[in-house]
Amino acid sequence: MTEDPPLFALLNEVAIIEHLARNRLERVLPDGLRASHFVVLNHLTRLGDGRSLARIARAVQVERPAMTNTIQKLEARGLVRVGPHPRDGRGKLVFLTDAGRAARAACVAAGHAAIAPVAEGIAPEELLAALPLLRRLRAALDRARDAEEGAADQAS
Amino acid sequence: MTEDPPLFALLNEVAIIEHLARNRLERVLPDGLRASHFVVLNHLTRLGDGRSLARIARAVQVERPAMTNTIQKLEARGLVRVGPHPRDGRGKLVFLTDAGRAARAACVAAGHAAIAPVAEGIAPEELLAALPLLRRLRAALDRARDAEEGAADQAS
DNA sequence: TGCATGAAGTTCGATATCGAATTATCTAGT
DNA sequence: ACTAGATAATTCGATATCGAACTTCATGCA
Repeated sequence: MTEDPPLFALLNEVAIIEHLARNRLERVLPDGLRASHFVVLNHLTRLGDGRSLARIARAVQVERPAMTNTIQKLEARGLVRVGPHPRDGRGKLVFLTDAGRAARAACVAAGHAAIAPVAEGIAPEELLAALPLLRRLRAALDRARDAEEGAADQAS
Repeated sequence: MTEDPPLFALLNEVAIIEHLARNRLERVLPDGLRASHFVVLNHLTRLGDGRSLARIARAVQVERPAMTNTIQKLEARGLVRVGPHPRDGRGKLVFLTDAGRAARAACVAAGHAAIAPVAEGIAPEELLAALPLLRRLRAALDRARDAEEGAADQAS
């Protein structure tokens, strides 16, 4: 019954929406792919592949060990190819395979089919209208995190 | 470079905000409490205790085994007390202890102190303006889930 | 009354994530 | 050229979550 401050109320909705949407997405992803796998395929497709693990990890907001695991799973499925960094002996670069691009497209289609009907009664203009605020909030959280540790990478 | 549909773009921001906010919250919670623990304490404080595990689980969107685990951890810390259901021999009811209420208050204070400064440049009115849309989206996702399996509980 | 169906809570196995520590390599400063 | 500090990727241990299966108890119906 206590009234939450607006920021808490918004973050509460955000947390629930994220959970419901992720569960819904994962149930329709092909071949047991996880949302975290899809996020990486999507990132590489949209912003370009040939990136290092650490760079991808920063962009999609997971720790490096998680990205090591994710990339190994994607490589085992033949969705990405991993090669050495030409200039940095420590690094590895991740490239999409044709199968990876196809899988990403299949994920997008399946995800859209699963989630779009849910938002039937919500006009795209309303969603677009809410976007700038969310982007600002995300950017603010991002800056706050960077202020406490290393630098960031342009996400999405 | 591909333009996402508005719903996808919004869910993308939501996912990132949720992740950043949860990490940020967990780093300031007292005594190694997890966000999932705080969520339960918060739920019982706001909507009343004496609820069953299954009811809490539905409300906060986790599966029942996860709630069993969470409640056992909270009970071990002395933050909740678990008693038998008076009318249903299968059920258990969860009650907050004084320590649990105090811990919830401490979590709220710590969380607010950690997150509020981040949203410095964002007016509360803007957050309030975005809330109705998010609530509708959450409700739509909730209904879609319920349509596929059991019933729900009023969340938040 | 007796039985079938379903729900509550738990246990089990598998997986993902995190934080800390390790190894190899790069970069800067002397 | 050499050393000190930082960074890339990985390994390791711990924890949380999920889905499936199991046990116990309720409820509805014959």
